[in-house]
Amino acid sequence: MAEPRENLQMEKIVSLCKRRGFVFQSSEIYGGINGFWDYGPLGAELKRNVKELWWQAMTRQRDDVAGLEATILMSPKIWEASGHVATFSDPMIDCKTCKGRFRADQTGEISCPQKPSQCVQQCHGEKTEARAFNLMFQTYVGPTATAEDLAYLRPETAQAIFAQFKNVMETARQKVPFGIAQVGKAFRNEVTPRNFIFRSREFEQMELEFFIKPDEVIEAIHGAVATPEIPGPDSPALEPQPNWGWQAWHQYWVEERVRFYQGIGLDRSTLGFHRQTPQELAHYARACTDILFKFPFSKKDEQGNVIGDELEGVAARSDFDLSQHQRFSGKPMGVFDDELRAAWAKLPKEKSDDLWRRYYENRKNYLLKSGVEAEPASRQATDDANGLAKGQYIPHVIEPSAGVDRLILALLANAYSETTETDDKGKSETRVTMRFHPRVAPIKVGVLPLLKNKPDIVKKALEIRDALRPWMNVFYDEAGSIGRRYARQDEAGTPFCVTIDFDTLGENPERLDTVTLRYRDDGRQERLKISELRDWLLARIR
RNA sequence: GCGGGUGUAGUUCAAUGGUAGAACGGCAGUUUUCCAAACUGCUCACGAGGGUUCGAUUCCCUCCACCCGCUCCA
Repeated sequence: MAEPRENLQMEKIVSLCKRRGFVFQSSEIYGGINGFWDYGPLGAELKRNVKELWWQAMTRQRDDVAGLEATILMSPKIWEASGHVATFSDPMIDCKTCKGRFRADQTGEISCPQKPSQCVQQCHGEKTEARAFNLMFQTYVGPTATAEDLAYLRPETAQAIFAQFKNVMETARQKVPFGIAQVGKAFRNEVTPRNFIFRSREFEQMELEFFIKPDEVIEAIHGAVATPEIPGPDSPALEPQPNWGWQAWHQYWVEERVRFYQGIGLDRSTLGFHRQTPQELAHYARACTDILFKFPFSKKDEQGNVIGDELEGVAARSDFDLSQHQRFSGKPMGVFDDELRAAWAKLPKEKSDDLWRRYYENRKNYLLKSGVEAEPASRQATDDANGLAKGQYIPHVIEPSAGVDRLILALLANAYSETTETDDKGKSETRVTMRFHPRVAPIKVGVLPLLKNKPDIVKKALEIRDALRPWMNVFYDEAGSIGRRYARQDEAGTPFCVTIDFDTLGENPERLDTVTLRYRDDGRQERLKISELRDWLLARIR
C-alpha cells in the first residue's frame, strides 16, 4: 500500500507550513475550527503573488478583460436566480442501520446499500427525519434577524459578475467578446472539509467570465464557425479570432490557463485533465474541462497513474447565467450588435431561417428546463429569435474558475523537495528546499552580511537591502552562521541570496563593491557587482 | 453526519497514577564563519472541560481539532 507514504508527504508539508509560517490552523489557541486556515507571513506573500500574477495575466495584459470587486453579501435573489438556494439545501435522510445518507426526495429511487433489491424508502433501516443541508452560510442584514433579512455569504464569486454584466460592459466600453475577472473570498459550509487547504469552508477564487457570441451569431456574421487547431505545448498561444465559436473559445481558455500554470512552475507533467462526461455536466453546460494537479493525496486510476484533483474548471456555460438573471430580475441582459443586424439583412432566406430556428430551439430548451410552461416558453423563444434578427442576443459564457488555496497547495507540494546528507561523522540530516518559481516565491532575495559583528559589513548589507526593497520582497538576516541562514532561506523558498563580505569592502581590490550571489536550487555561487544587482534580480523574478 | 485512528515544547519524538525528557529549531553572546560549524546561556509542551482518585499528562466520559474510509462536492 502506497497510502502511508503519500500521507507522510502531506504531513511533511503541513508541518513545514506551520514551522515556517506558510499556513496555520485558524483559531488554533482555542482548539481550531474545522475547515478554516490562516496564512502566515510566508503564505500571505505567496498567495498575494499568485493572485497578482493571475490579475496581471487575465486583465492588465489584455484588452478584452475588465476587473470587478464585488461584495460578499448580496441580494438573496441572486442565489435564487443562480440556482444555489434550490441546489444547496437538499433535505437529507440518514439511515442509522446502514449508516448511509440519502437525499430525501430520492429515497424511492436509490436502492438500499444493504438490500439492493429494495429502495431506501422500503428497507427496514431506522432512518432520521429529513434534515436540510444548506451549504450556503446564512446571516442577517440589519438588526432584526427576521426571514426578510436573510442573506447568504456568496458560495462563488461568479454571480456578481453576471449581475454587474451590463454596468461593467458599459463603463469599460467593451463589446462581446470580452471578459470580467474577479478575485475574492467565497464560503461553503462543506459537509467534510478535507486535505488541508484543498477543501475548506472559507476559500478564495479567481474567476473569469468570458462573454462570447452564440454560434448562431458567428454564423450569421462570418458564414461559419471556425475550428482552429490546438497549438502544441511549445508553440505560441493562439490569437483569438472574430469567427470563433464557443468550442474554439473553450479550448483557447483551457490552453491559456495551462500556460499560466506553467509560467508559475507547474510543469504540464504535474497537471491532469478531466473532460466532464455528459452525465457529470450541469444541464445548461456544453462542456467543462477540469485542470487537475497531481497532489500527494490524489487517487490513482486502474493503471496506477495518479489522476489528480481539481485546480480549475473551464466551463462552457451557454447563456444560462445571464438568462437566469434576466428572468429573475426582469432586466434585459442581452446585447445589441450592429454587425449582426447588418449581416442578418444580407443572409439568404434559408440560412436565416435555419439560424432563427436553431436559436429558437436553444432558447425554448433553456426555458423549458428552467420550469417555464410550454406555451409561454415558445412565445418567449419566438421573441428571442426575432430579437436575433434585429441584432440582439444574450451572450454565452466561458468560465475559467480557479481556486486560489488549491493552487497554493499545489505550489507547496510541487516545490517541496528534500535531500539527505551524511557528514564525515556519519550523522545524516534531511534538508528541505522549497523550489518555488521565482515569480511566486514569497521572498525574492535574502541579504546576508557574512558577519554581524563587523559594522562596515552590516552597514553595506543594510544599504543593499534598502536599495532593493522598493522593487521586491527582501529579507535581511544576520543571525547565525552563513550556512544556517542559507538553509533558512531554502526552506522559505527564496531563490537567491546575496552575501556581503570583506571583499565587498575592498579587502581584495578586484572585488570591491561585488557580492556573492548564491542560487537556491544548486548552491552555485557567483560574484556580481552591486550596481548590477537590482536589474539582474528583476530579470529573474518577473 | 457515520466508522476507524491520533492529540506531549515551534517541529519530530520519548517517558510516567506522584505535575515531564531529548533532538532539531528559535533567541542572546563569542568567533575574518560561504552551505543547518563549534562553544556558552536562555526560551517553549501534556488539545479543552468534566469524572474517578489522597493525587490524573497517564484511567473513564464529553467536546474540539487533525488523519484515513464512507457520504457530499452547484
